Amino acid sequence: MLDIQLLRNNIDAVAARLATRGYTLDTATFQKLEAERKTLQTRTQDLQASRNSLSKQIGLLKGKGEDASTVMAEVAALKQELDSNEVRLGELLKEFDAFVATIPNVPQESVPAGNSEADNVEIHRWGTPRNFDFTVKDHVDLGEGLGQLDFGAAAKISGARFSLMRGQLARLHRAIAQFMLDVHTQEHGYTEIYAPYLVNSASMFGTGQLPKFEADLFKILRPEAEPLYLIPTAEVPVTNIVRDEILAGDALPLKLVCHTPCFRSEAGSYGKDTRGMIRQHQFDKVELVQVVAAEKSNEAHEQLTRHAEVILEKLELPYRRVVLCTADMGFSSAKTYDLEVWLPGQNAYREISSCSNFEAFQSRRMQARCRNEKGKTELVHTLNGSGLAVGRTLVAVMENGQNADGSITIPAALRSYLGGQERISA
RNA sequence: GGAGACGUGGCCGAGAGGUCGAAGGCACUCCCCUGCUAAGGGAGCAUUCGGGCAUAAACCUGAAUCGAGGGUUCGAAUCCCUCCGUCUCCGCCA
Repeated sequence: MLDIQLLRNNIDAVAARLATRGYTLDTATFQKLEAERKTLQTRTQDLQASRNSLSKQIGLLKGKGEDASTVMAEVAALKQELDSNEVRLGELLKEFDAFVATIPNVPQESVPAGNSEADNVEIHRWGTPRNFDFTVKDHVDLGEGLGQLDFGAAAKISGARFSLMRGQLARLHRAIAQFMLDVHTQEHGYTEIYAPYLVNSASMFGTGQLPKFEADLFKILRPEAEPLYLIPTAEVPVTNIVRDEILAGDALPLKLVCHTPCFRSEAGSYGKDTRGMIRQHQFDKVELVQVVAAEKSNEAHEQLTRHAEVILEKLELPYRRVVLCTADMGFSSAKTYDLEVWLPGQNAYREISSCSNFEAFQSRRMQARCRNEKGKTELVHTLNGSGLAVGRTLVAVMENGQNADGSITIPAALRSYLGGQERISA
């Protein structure tokens, strides 16, 4: 959510920057709502003040055993206008909130302007894609060839866009997650979190998935209780730890890491990445979350992105870092780096991590604050990034480590998690 | 799942229709006194938002908030309803 003061004072500047991400801010509607709010709110608060002081007088008079009927008649005269104003103000503020809640974050100045993902800008590359002296397979052919990846069984059990692994491949998948957690907790200073996979709508609102992106979520309806949502990323439960909290200044930065399955209904993605486990309804991810003081968030963003890159380097997976252009950024983000890993099976770099600085966009929704040196509250800044997507890392390990006979050489960094095993074979 | 109790500021805790945004205590901040490891006195100390106000801070002023949302009332922390959560006992369970 954007700062309402910013909208009131600089709406044209905000609109211009939002336009670079392809969002048209309806300034006319805003101005109209704002004008009505201002007069209505001032008037309503004046009436409330009158009512409060008159009611106090009634109390005083009655306390002294005197007649209060004149004052009560005065209050009654206010009542009708006050009631209708309160109702209208409530509706208006609701309308106002709904309007503001669907405005995306403002991109930072350093974000390149663009119209599509084609305008994302590469920052750097690491590693060199391997030259194969045989015809490469993608992870589907490799996994099914090993008899350890079974999309047919998953489709029977659940439907399309699910996967099932067996044996060594399932173990490798688990090892990858363990490895990531260990690196982030032991080398990068993160605290490991275990969190709920089902969350309430307030949490989804806090990180920005609701109200705009409900169609992308799996929702659990319960007849006698609030609906719950399956988390699309650990970002949601982990970031919401600080919702409605006022943190002591020395509690920051919070650096948290959490491994969870992620559930996405992927509405609108039909026809894209239908083959294999690139785009699934359920996948595992190790997520990095940082909660920092406002002035530290850009530094933290570089650091967090670097933490994700280290995983790829330890796994010897060639990748590149791109900064997303204005048009390709997520709703809540002020700046996003994507890490794209080289996939020989697709002969392309594919997204494996997305690291974003949300500035105060999420914390304003969540009312997540800290105390500054003066003891005043201020909104924290939140960041997160995949460190990394486990399923896609498995895909990358398989495709980059494949051998002519269909076996897969395991990166050295993972072998200790697999009892020293160096290769996966049928 | 059944029965009961409860939810008040950073923490503990009083408050049971009216002068309550809320006694008292702890913690914290500042000042004074005293002086040497501990104590005394005074003051301050919730959040969000509106207006003054054209920007930021400060200040003044108003509104809202006592788990959340509705209701009754001139007036609700207090009464009623729904929901959420916590605790105790029983049942069930990994």
